[in-house]
Amino acid sequence: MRGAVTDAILDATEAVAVESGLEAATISAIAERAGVAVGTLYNYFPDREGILSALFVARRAQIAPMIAAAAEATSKLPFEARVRAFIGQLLAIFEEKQSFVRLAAMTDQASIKIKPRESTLMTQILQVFEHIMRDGAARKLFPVSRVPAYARMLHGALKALAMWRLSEGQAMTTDTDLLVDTWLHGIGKAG
Amino acid sequence: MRGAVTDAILDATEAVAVESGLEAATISAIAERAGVAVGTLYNYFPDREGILSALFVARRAQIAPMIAAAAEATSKLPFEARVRAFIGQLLAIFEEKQSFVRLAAMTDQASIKIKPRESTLMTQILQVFEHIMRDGAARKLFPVSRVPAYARMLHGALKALAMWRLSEGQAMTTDTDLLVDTWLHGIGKAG
Amino acid sequence: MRGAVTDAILDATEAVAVESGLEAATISAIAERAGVAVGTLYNYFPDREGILSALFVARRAQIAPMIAAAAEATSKLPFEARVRAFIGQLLAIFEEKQSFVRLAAMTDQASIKIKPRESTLMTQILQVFEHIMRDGAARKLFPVSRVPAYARMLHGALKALAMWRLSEGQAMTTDTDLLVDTWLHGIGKAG
Amino acid sequence: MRGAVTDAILDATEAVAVESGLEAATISAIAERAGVAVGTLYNYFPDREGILSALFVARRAQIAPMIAAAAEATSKLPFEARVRAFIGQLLAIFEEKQSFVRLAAMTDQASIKIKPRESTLMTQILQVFEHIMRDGAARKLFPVSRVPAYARMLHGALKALAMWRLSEGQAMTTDTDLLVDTWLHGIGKAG
DNA sequence: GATGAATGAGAGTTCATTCAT
DNA sequence: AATGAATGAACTCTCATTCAT
Repeated sequence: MRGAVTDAILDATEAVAVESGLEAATISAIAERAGVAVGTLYNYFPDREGILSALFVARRAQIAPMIAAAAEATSKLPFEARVRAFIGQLLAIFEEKQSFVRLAAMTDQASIKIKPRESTLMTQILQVFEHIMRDGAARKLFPVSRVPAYARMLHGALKALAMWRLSEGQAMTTDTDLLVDTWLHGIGKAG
Repeated sequence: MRGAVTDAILDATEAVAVESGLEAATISAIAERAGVAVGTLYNYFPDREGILSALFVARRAQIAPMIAAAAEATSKLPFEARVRAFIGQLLAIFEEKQSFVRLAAMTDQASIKIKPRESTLMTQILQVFEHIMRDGAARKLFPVSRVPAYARMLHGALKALAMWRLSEGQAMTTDTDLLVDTWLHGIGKAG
Repeated sequence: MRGAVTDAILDATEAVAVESGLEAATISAIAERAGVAVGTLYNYFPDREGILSALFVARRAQIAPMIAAAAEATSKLPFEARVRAFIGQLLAIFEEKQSFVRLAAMTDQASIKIKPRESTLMTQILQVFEHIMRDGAARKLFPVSRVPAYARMLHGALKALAMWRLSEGQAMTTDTDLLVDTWLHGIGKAG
Repeated sequence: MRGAVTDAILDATEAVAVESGLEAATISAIAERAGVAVGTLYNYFPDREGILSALFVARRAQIAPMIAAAAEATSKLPFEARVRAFIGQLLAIFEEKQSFVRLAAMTDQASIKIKPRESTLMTQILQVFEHIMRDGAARKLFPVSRVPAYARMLHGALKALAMWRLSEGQAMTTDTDLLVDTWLHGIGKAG
């Protein structure tokens, strides 16, 4: 099966990159880790760039539907419950897919080489936040002009919190209420 | 004057790195951009590593005191005014030092090779936030256990907002109240 | 066969070094002479140092046993016959392995960078001479105190003679008796 | 005085080369040791090559007359006394000019780059030996055909002995009789 | 003349990519 | 398809040489 080798290559790439950084994911390091020959990589991917972007595409293909499903599943809730539910599910997804999340965050604002900005995991999440915020504006909770800034701020806070927990090896789902309460009601009001 | 060439080299390094990523800041790219020969770089710095870290050290030496001054200048204010004043000054500093801020953010969660975590610009800011949050906890505004998470969330929100404005070429000082009000009182309460 | 390329590289290194000196044996000169690309050298050796020392190790691995065998084969002879037989075989070995002998002599008293003194061809020969001389002293032919000086003098005379013949493109085995007779009985007594 | 700077440069070159090898005698190392600027070297010598060969020429200009004088002073003696006297004086010269002798020996059979073979210190000595040997042949002590080989053998023995003593930090004039007696009468006959 | 910063050719090394097997 | 040795462009760094001051 073709997919098996492809997967082995992408898994190897991810493993090396998470362990030692993207630059350490050389062709031969990937091949060795994947247990195949260097030349084999080129039977499945056009070049190194192609492997890296395929990795991001593949992982996104796994995670994006999960995020989309979380967005969809919570879309009918009232605003506050929606934010809370979506973030809760998001953190659960992050916890499940730790190593790619770590890689995505590492890569996020680094050089633009890797990915067109649009198809990033973090960008997708940002878009859901913008969607949710537009809903909040539609409900007159705040002016529509604040939507982009609100989305980015919440996104940034979430990311910072998640990366911190990740680097400490701690769970992050328990932070949901703290984050959401702060966001909705300000500090000092969390349950 | 000796500093002139040193500055030209560091400026060139910064420019190339901001434009095309740190990896693109090769010795020859830096030399070309700085308008000097390759060998000249080695009259001023021991090696490429030395150029990069000198860049970070030099910029931090410029910006760190500004941040420290902002932290100091606002330290006697009541909590809310303090947060607002510090963030306002921080955004003004960010605006003034745009290109290095961009670089610092790019580098921030990239592989650890570049810098010891402690001496990062973003780390310094995070520490000020933790300090401020400890003050908030001391004033019984929230439990002390929330200090680290609060500091990280505010830091993340600020960074996301600032990087967004930066990438859009927009001013960011005007976001101060939006950010602070949201932070203190939750969304929908901003002036 | 893997050895083929390795050999080509070492042969090329030796050829360049003998022709133009060790410093002229640059990576690219070696590669060109060997008819391979620069990168290929690094598939077989860790670095330039590694090539050079592999050359010396490889050649010594060829020649050292020959010398040891000559030493052994002649060890039971009476002193004079022993000296004569050993030097005769040594000169035959020198003739067979001309280009490396030339290189070994060139390197011999050059800066110490190249090789640990002990594992040198010339050092090995010197040690055999010291051994033989100790035997001479044991037979009361001369005081034991003269052993080191005698060994060095004979070694120096042999080397000078051999290098001269080598540079003239002449045979050197025919010099055996001249050298040995002079050594044993002084000038004017040779057969 | 022009000669003062020239001398300082050559002395510096010699000192560095003896201490750390010829390759370590870089332009800047020489300049620093000589206490002058890099550019100054080029006011006195055309290039690095020029400094090195000037060093050899200068030292030879010092030592060659001493050797010539020794050759001349001993030229009227009978053969055996002549050899003994010349070698005795030669070793005294070697002792006096240790550092250059060390350098000359290091350079002797290394790459040909440095010097035309003819103007070498060792070559000059060899020529004196050939001269002396021709005298011995003229006196019917041995056939004239042996002159070149005898000269080289004696030269090699002398050099090996001298370099050994040099590297051990021992005096070498005391070896005169050992060397000469061995040479004239064979081993085991020395006083 | 003396200075030493600037220069750039050239050295060693890495690694993505190719291709004969 | 799979292999992995061969390739050479690109990178970092050194150092002899130049030249404005």
